[in-house]
Amino acid sequence: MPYTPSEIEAKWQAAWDKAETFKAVRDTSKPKYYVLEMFPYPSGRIHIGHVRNYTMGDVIARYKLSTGHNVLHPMGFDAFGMPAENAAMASGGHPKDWTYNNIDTMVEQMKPLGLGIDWSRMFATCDPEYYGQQQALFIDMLDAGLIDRKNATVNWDPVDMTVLANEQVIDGKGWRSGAEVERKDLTQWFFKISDMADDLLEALDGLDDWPAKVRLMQENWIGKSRGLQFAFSMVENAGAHDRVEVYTTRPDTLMGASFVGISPDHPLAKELEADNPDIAAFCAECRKGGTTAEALEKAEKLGFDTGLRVRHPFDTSWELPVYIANFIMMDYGTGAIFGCPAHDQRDLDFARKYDLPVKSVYVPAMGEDTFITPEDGGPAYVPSKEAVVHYVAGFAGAEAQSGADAINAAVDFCEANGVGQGVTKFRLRDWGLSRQRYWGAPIPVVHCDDCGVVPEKKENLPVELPYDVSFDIPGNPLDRHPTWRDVPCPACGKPAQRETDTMDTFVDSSWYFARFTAPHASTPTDMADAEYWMNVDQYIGGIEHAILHLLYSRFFARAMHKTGHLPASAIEPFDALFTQGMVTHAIYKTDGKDGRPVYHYPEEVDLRDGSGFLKDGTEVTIVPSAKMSKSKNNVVDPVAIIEQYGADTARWFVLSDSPPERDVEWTASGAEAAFKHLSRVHRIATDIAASDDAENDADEALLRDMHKAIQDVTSGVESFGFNASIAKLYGFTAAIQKSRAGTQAKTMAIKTLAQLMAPMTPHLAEDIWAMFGGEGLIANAPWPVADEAMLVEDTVTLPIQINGKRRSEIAVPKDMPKDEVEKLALADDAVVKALEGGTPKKVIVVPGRIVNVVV
RNA sequence: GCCGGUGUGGCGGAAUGGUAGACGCAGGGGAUUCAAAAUCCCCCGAUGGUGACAUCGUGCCGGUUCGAGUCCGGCCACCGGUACCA
Repeated sequence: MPYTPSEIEAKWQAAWDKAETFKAVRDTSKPKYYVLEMFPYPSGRIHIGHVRNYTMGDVIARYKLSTGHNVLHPMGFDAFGMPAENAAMASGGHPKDWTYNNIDTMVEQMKPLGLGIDWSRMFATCDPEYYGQQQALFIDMLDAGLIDRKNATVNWDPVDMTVLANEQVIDGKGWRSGAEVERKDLTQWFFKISDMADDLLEALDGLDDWPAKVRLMQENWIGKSRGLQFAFSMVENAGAHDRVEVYTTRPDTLMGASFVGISPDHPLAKELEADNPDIAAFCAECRKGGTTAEALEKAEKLGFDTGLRVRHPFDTSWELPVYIANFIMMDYGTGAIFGCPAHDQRDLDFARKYDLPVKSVYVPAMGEDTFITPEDGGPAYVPSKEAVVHYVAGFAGAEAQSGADAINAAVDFCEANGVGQGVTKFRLRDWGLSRQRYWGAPIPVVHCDDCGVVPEKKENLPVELPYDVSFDIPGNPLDRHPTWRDVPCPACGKPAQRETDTMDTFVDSSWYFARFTAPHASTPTDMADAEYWMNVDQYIGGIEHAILHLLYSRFFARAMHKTGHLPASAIEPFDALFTQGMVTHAIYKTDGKDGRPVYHYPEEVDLRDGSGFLKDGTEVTIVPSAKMSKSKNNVVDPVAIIEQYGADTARWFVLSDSPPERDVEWTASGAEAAFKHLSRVHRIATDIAASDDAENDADEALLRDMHKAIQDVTSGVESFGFNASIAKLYGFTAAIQKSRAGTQAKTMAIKTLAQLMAPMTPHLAEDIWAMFGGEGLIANAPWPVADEAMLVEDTVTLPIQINGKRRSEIAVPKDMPKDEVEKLALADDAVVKALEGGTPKKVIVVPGRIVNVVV
């Protein structure tokens, strides 16, 4: 009987559906387990990266089911966002139709993968039932004082008269108009996430099952710092300004101050701008270009001497110039700094450009021959804060001290002398959620001339998006939709206007995990369900979400607790986090006539000896391992793989080879190899089923291999070492195939193999299980347990090193005492030869591991 | 720019500070076959040597250690994020 995945897979998927194997129902008699993969954006078709991500989650879900857990493994769609509007602009359709069509297609493509998902819980964030509950949350959060309205800077396209996303700004220009982008202030809604900065930071310590790198990135993002806030008094006032308030994390370098810099958006700059056209021109120049930190930081450092002078706080005769500088951001600190060129490379570059003084505050504690001071043309001296340095221009603390100690001493000194206060600041800014776009959840408020901003009444939710909109003009169609926009004020009934901004799609994805616990509830969550199912025991997703999505979700869980939608135990919603890598594929390109590259699909390229050729013989340039991207024609469609080899092959392949946290390169030969292996397993099972061999002396060895495999595969699955588990399964398969054990032992081995493979290749596993009359579905069968007694080895082979290099080996009983091992090792031929009759300087015996003889 | 990560054969990768290259792919050789497909077995880091074996080898430079792919310091390259891509 050959291996025919198409038949096997349809059969067992029907069996799981019928038995409702993956339907999640509250059941307090079992421990619950909530496993969640970050839900997909409905881009159109599933992508091999989706297959990898959801297969990983499915392995966990199925494994937990077989270890006696009540498993929740849901799926949904993160369905609002720009691509739907872009598609509507490009091809004239409607974002809603485009999105729901894509969802239908993707569900249809996902189902054949045989994922153990409770599909009855599926929703899309663009469902009015979902975003209506999100609007209810918004209103509750507004009532609870968690939301604010204030100005924020956006990218403004002066030709299209529209706000642009950062992605739509290319080299400082609007992606459609090509016009130079300007920065513009708009009144926007904000979640007051910065109020929770300290808690979000402190609580990172408790997230033991999160990757350390993600915790570190969040810590740096929140950016808690202690510094000094103080004022430079101005030599001559500028309008109402008699001082410039600055914040510094390095008050110990105050004696190295060389200039004061203010942001072009600083109130003082704005005042100067009003009556100085040169300053106005400079500030206008600074406001060109996008708003991203990257664009701001990478831009050429520009400064403008305002002519204003301020006094140094320690010496009123010491005057410093005040510059407006484009690299100073208004939203961090006070929007003003003092520059210390000797100890900051950016300030040093600035000082050299504008011919400002450079003065070292500290030098290396030990004289370094190669040290060149910044005064003498060396680079800025920026040692770590922990390093002890020698202060040549210090004013507080010891002469030799670490930066950290010096900062504390400087803050204390300044406070005692009336120069400013020690202040703790955070880099984290409030979360601006307003978007000037159609395809998002409407912000449920109404603007009334008399009452001001009035939240919509909850009974009027959802505030549903109107369908009759068009995208032929740039901008937000809600702005020009009178019947939707013009509504009576919910408070006084007078004519008023709806807010036409919609919510950032990050809002949608910041609580979907909670909604999955009760997807059809008439409130955002159902407390009983939330209490039972939360937290997510294992969350799986891309490292690209390490900061924003995960931080916003942590904030939202806290906000939902404060507004009564989640229990206190769920304020950290993800107990364990795993960040998986991408699936990549080589790009094949040739040079087109206009000099632009032309990209070719993998199917069009013949690979020979590491080079690739088109059908007409043209050689293509191969760019290895690039992120799959539609525009590069290197997207591998999993549907074709499933049709050709079956879902189990696709699942097996995406789990093998690469560790899950790393990117995996898709190769056609890899998929074929996976298929061959699964065919082999099927054939071995068929052969065993047809055999009738008596018990014999090979049985024990096979059973030992079996218990070793149980142990290794289990530990691989538990630690996300799926590739390691698969390597062991290859080994165990080969052991079964080569063994001459009797049918009974082999049956036990193959049934165990099927169980160990079941989380990865569930259809094949069910088939083998049924072949041998296994009870019920393998999906529900209890996970095999390794017998410790069968794992013990009697003798071990120890490598012998001479001076750290492997020269020989000896076999010794497992428990042999160290001194006897040493005696045996010294008697070894290679050791005797190396010693040449002398005695070793040292012998290191690591029991069960290694012997090292130092001669 | 800043923050975080990664770097090991022809390729994907394995290796609690303890035999570098498990397992898989590609390649080479063989068995089976009239022949092929399928399947099975063996070899497979580099250099030198018939061989036993020797030397070198985990991005680069340096350090700690009896012993470093692994730990520390400094570089280089690539990847992710950088608050309106999702």
